[in-house]
Amino acid sequence: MSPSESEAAFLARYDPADYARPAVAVDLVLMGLSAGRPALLLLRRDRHPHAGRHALPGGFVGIDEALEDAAARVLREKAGGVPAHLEQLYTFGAVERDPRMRIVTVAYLALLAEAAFAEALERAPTLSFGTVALPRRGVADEAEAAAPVTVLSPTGEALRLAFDHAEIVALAMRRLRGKLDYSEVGFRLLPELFTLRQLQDVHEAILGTPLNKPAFRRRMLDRGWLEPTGRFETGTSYRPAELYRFRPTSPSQGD
Amino acid sequence: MSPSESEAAFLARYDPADYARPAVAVDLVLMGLSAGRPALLLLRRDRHPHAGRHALPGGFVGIDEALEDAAARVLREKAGGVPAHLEQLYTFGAVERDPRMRIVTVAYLALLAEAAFAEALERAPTLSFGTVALPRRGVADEAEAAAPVTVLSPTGEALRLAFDHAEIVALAMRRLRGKLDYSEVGFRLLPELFTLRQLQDVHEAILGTPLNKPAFRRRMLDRGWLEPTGRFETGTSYRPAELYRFRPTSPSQGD
DNA sequence: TTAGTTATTTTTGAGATGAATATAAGTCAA
DNA sequence: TTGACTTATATTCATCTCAAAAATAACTAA
Repeated sequence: MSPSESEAAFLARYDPADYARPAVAVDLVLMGLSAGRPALLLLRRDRHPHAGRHALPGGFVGIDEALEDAAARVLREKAGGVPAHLEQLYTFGAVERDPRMRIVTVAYLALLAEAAFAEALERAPTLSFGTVALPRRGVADEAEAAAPVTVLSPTGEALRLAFDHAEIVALAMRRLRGKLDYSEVGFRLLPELFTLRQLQDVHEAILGTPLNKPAFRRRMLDRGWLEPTGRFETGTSYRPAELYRFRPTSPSQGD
Repeated sequence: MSPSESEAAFLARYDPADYARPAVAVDLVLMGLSAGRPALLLLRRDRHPHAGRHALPGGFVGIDEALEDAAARVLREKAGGVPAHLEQLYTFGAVERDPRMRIVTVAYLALLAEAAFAEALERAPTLSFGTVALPRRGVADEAEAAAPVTVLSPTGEALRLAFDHAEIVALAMRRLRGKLDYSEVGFRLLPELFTLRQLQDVHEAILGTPLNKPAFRRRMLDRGWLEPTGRFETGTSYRPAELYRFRPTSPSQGD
C-alpha cells in the first residue's frame, strides 16, 4: 500500500481481522430510594446459569449502537422508560464471568427519583426489588475500602446475585458515595422540588451515617446549586420547610 | 427446558446467539514525567486511517484473555515490559470512532516511574514522546471541567491524535488530578526512594499549579503513607533532603 | 393561649490550611 | 577555616472550614 493511496480506497478493501470476539453487553444498576434506603431493581433469573438468583437488567450491545444508547435502550425495555440519570461505572471482563460464553460487560449506574423508581416497579412486573444493606460507614474507611455489599429482599433475606453482579453493585455504591458530596448525583434521587431535609435524608441514606444539620445546609447552600422557590411544603404538622430546586451551575461533566 | 434439568446438560447444548459483535480492544495511556512535565508515549500511525497522526498503544482483547491481562500484554509488547501501575479508565464505544469497523475500547491508564518511562522510550524505538500541555488549572475549575488537553511534540508543536484518543488523554489527566490528593497514584510516578520535594514536584506537575511547601509536607506526613528511611539524597549542593519510601497503609482499592 | 415539633439562624470552638519566619545543614569560594 | 549561599525542615500565626450546640422562628394541635 502506497502512502499516497486514498483513504477511501484503503477502506474499501479493508478486511477486518476476524478473530473470535467477546460479546459486549451492558448491565444496569437501577438505583433509587425506597423508604429512605438505597434500593435496586433486579430480575429474577429463571434459566441457567444461576437460575433462581437475581441479576442486573442488561442486554447485548448492537453492532450499530453506541454504549450509552444500549444502556438507554435497556433502561427503556426493562424499566418502562422512566427518566433516569445514566452514568458509566466500569467494565468487567474476567474470562469466566459468564459460563455460557465470553462476555465483556460495561456496567452503568442509573439513578431514579423516588417516583420513577416506584413507577418502574409498577410498569415492569417482572422486576423485583432489593434494598442495599450498608456495611455501616465506619470512621476510618474513607479510603473506599472494598465494602462487601449485601442486597436484601423486601422480607429481609439476603439475595444471592448472579454472575459478578454483587461486585458491580458494590462498585456502584462506592461510586455513589464518592461522588455524592461534590457532584449532583444526590439530586437525581429527588423530585424536582424538595426540602433541605429531604436532601439530607438522601445523603444520609447513601452514606449510611447521620450528618450534622446546620453544617449540611450551609454547605449545600454555599455550593450555589440550590434555588429557593419561595414555596413551602404542605400537609405537614409543624413548621413547613422551604422547597428548593436544583440549578446546575457549570456545564458539569459526568466522570 | 425443565427447571430440574442439570446445569451441565444445559450448558452442553447452549447455543451462543450469534449476532454481529463489536471488536473489543484496550488502549493505554502510558504516562510518566519528563523534566517535570506530564508526558505520554505514543505510536505514530503509518497506515490508514489517520496515517501520520499519533495514537495510543493498544490491541485487541483475546477471546480467552481478561481485560486487565490484555492491558498488561499491550504494556509488555509496546513498552518493553517496564513496571507500571495499571488502572482502568473508561470504555469508549461510539459507533463511528474507528472507520474500519466497530471497536469498543477499554482505556487504561498506565503510570510509569521516571526511570521506567525513559527505559520504555529506549527499548521501543517506535514509541514517540509527547508532553501534556495543561490548560492551567484556573481558580474556579475545581469541578473537573472538560479540559481540552493538548499534546506537544518535543519540539513544541501540537500533535494531532488519532481516533478519539485526545478525549481519552483528557480523561486520563482529569482522573489523575482527581485522585492525586487522596490516593497513591502520585507515588507511582516516583522511584522507590524520593524526597518530599520530588513528591511535591510531581503534584505540581500534574495539577499545573504551585503548592505551599510547609502545608504540603504536613499534609503528606499526616497521611501516614511516608516512611522516613534515615538516608539522604547525595550529589546535591546545599542541604540534602531526607529520602522517604511509600508505605501503603490499608489494602487500598483502585477505583 | 400554650405546648410540642421542626425549620432556620447564630454562636462557638476545633482542626486544617496558607503565608511568613526561623533554624539547620550542606556546598562553594575566598 | 570562615562566611556567603541555597535548600530542607520546623515553628508561628492568621484565616478558613466545618461540626456541635444553642437560640430563634414558624407552624399545628389542644
